[in-house]
Amino acid sequence: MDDWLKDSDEVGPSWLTVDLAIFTLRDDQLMVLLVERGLDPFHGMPAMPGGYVQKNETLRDGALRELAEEAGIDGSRLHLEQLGAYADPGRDPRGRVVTVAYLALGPDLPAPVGGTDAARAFWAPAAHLEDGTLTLAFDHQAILTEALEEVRRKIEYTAAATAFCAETFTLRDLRTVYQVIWDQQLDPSNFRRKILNTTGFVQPTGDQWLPPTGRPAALYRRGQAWLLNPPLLRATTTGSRG
Amino acid sequence: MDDWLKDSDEVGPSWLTVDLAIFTLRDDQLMVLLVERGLDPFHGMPAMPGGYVQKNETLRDGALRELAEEAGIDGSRLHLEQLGAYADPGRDPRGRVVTVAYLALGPDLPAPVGGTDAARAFWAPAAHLEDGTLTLAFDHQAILTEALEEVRRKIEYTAAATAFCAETFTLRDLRTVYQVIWDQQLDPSNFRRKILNTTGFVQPTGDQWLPPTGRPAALYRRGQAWLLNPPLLRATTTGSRG
DNA sequence: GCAAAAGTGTTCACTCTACACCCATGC
DNA sequence: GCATGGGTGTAGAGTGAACACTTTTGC
Repeated sequence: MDDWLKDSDEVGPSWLTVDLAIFTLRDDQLMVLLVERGLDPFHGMPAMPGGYVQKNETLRDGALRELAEEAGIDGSRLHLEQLGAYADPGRDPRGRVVTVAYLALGPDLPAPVGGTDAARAFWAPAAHLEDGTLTLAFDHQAILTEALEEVRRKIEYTAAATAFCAETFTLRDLRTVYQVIWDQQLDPSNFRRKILNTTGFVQPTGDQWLPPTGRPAALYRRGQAWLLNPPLLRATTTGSRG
Repeated sequence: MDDWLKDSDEVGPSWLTVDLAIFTLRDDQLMVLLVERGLDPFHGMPAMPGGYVQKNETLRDGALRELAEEAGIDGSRLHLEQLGAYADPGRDPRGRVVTVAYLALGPDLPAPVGGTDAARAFWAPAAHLEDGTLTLAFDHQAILTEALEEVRRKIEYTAAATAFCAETFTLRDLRTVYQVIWDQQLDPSNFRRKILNTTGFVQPTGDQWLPPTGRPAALYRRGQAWLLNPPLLRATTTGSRG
């Protein structure tokens, strides 16, 4: 890290961007936010929201700013976490562009409204990332596919699923998050016990929610725990569990 | 990501480096590789091995090259994985330097020998990262502390522990890895069953290893599985498990 | 035989799953 | 009452921790 000044032929400057993998649940589907590119390269193609990091700005601050600018979303109430850096020499035709991908998870986020760049933003089903329906700019297809798998794994070991719920939520709401993301049904009674036996996962508010029909459901909010102990493992076809 | 050219006042170029968190087991201790800095800033202080990424080089290739240059280690046989990007504006007094940290795990690596920069390299006990014994350059203390916690978590959910073992190893060798990294004793018989019941974790070679005293032990090599299913959870004081 | 370490068996408690059952609400 | 969904109970299978026991080597 010492001598990058003396050998600028081989090293050279690079440009730093953040790109956002924003997931939410809408209509019982996992959705990802995309923007349509307005400039070359990849003009007109869908891409991850993102942009350059400014001087004197941390990566996280840059991600929060882009969240507001490109997606019209106030990031202060959603979960934001770094996924990784992507910097392959050929990934951007304009030169060495390093992008740091961030994962953002939020409750049923609004349809992006006009404003700055948000007019070009739209929600797409996350399933389309894996079935070949979508073709994205740069290496964004690969990044988002990794992000999607990370989400599926993350809700096993952490309380990340609560990030998809509103401030208060019923256990049914939380269960729906798991069912949609894992695409598998979960037994309501056993799910209930698992969650409540995992200390710090959720805490009861004391309030109730009245469904259109049926018994009222207790409301909860996120607990203080983030790492789940024990984790909430999804059923797998492979592996030694039934 | 479109318009970074037109607003160079606020954006500006950055410099891209990779830094390495290299862990190994030596004398039943988890050790981390450090180098003594030969230049300002932080002249004379210990730091992570690392350096700038060259043009037309992927991050991974840069990490492998620095592994050879700064640590004298052939990276082809050890586990290498990206940890994350660090780019806080103040982290390097010379300007915006983005570093991508890589985690490298290997079996009892040799003491670094003279060569290029490797003469300044040395192994330090990983425990010193957390007890205040060490003071490192830049934000390397924080990066390595995160890396250490990541190692402890990683061997729960993945077969990363095998990366600390040689090509072939006994179950005792593998158990020692867990015991050292988690700093807790594990029951040999139960450990044995857990490992062998986790399909694809290890596979028997058919050979044996003869200990100085005692019954010969079967030798194994890594299996094809990376994600463990079920995971191998360490005992925690908190949490709902006994 | 003795010591040491590998490897097996067994017990007991706890956890997980499936599913029956009861409870609280709107109509 | 009936339908609907929340919430509890329970039997049986499975898992995990503790530890006794057997096996294989060197001396």
